Amino acid sequence: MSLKKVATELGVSVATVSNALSGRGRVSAELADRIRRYAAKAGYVPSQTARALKSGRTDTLGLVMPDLTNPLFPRIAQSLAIEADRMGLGVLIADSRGSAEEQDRALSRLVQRGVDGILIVPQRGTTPARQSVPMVVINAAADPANTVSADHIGGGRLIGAHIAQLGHKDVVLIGDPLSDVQRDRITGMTEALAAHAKIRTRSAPDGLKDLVDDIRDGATAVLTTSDLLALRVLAELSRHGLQVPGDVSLSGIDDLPLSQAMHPQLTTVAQATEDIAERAIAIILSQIRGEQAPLLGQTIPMRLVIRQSTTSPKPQQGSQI
Amino acid sequence: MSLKKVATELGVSVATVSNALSGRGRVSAELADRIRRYAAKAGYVPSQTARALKSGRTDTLGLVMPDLTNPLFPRIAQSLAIEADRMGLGVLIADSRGSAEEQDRALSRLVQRGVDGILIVPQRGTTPARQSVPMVVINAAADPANTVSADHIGGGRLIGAHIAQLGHKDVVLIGDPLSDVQRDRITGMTEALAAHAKIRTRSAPDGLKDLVDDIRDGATAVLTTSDLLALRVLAELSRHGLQVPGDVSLSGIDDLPLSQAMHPQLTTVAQATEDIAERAIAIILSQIRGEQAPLLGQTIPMRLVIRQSTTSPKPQQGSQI
DNA sequence: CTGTTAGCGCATTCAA
DNA sequence: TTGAATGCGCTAACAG
Repeated sequence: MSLKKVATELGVSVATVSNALSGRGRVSAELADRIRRYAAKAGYVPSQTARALKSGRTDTLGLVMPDLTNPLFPRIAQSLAIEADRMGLGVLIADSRGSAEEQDRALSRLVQRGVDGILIVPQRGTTPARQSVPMVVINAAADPANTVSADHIGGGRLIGAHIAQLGHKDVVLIGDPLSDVQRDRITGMTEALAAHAKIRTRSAPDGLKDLVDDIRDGATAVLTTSDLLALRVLAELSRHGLQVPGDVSLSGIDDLPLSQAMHPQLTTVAQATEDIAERAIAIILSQIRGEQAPLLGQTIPMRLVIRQSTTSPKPQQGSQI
Repeated sequence: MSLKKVATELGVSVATVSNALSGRGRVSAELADRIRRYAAKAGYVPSQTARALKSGRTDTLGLVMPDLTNPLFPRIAQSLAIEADRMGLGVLIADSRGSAEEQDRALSRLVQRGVDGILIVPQRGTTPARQSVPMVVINAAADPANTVSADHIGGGRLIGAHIAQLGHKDVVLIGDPLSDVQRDRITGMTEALAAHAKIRTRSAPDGLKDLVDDIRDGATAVLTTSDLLALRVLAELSRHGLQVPGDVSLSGIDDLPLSQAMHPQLTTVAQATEDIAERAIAIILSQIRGEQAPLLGQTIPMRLVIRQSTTSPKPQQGSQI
């Protein structure tokens, strides 16, 4: 059903139909009404394609993610898709499959498809190639290209402060230092704990095997940079007969579904993906409209979720009294 | 950079440029070559939008998922996105947010955006409204609308047979009976075990609390319909001091990352999402081209992944000898 | 208030 | 072998 068909069948001109339906041109109230009713009845749907050709905009955003398989990304994707939809935008996805080259290829494919802007969660340690359309980078403050993200440093501080407050004096931090996100989290933890505890930092996944020694050597808590890693740590500890939180406290970050399914339920930190999505879409929309400067480096607070895997350390054997 | 600009700057007609670049029309070899080189240098990119308007096709598929947050869907989405890309198609996503109404709304939004076809993983127990474009339903054999899916019944059989072979005689099956997928999995398990063991079926999540009683009553294995549920079961068992696999064997389905991270590593069943994606895209492409009948109900085999959570049952106290 | 026209970028027919 | 003209569906500028 095209505009023209509606026009001829109604005996009026296409322009009048267009005006009546868009409400922009001046059309007499009765005629406009008649047209609207007829169009609705006939099931007229404007062609986005034609509109896009005319306007130069497709009302579509591209979303590039490093690996749709990563357990955190679904939530971001979902929030982004919902918010984009609320703003009348479509979302075209692209998986950058673990390589920087594929990431750049994905970007240019999206541009060729005519997206109005691109949302990207970059590969670890890469800087995506600039494109001819506005781009919003969702990553971490440690990335100079970052546009908006959760406050991973603040999240690290939250969990660090929680552990400090519980009275732990010897703590292991474990995460992947190649990831901006995980590095920020470690940074925050370190800041919050520095004045209160001895800190040992281990790299995942290699450092996993050293954990048990660290604990035998006096560490009373293990803070990880992700829930999945925490589950892996828990496995390692159980294998050596160590109890959580009895012998060691343990924490994750992300608040994935598994953090509630495991035993003990995991103390973790959640990010407000809805807020991040909302902000990201707002920023890219204003860039598309050329309204305002990029507004770099925005950061959304995280939220501490205390469950059962963290407690105060057992009193030391040789302690006071 | 439009076709026309290339044409004028080169002093030839648009048609000639079009022909040279597409290779379809007859253009002299030298001229064609000159045009191709110039276009490449000038960074000419054909407008997908204009092409779509002309051809009536957008080379874009819509993908509707019930909840992007479900831990299984990322893999399907990823496989679908990669395969679609390989076929030169874009993928527009839509989240149906847990409601059948939102699902239908998502469908019509995609149609309005001009997608050539729709891939849908339907909400539990719903039948998506027919649309004016071809649709491929990815669900389970129990859904009469199903087009292509993993062989969930077969997957259930695999795990059931594995447990039977280990010698278990009293087994608990637990899953959500509202989901076609989970129901099929239970069906398969039941088929494989019926001749060998007493079967107790529990509904998740309510039945979780009955598991410990079942085990005290003699059950030696718990088969779940998903890895996440298995993790939850493991938590419940640990809480009551039951060891896996020492006291009870446990299995999941899906082969999520967490199945390797947990302790003990989970015996599970994996689905070949790449194959499903490939098949789904092939089917929808042929439907779009009007080439052949829908080919309903195709099913892709699953694969048993034996890890550490399943072993033979401990010899019964009062057994033979 | 309503209609006519032109053009977005491309592919396709028909003419030259 | 190449070029001119047409139209996909829509909107905006202008004419009536």
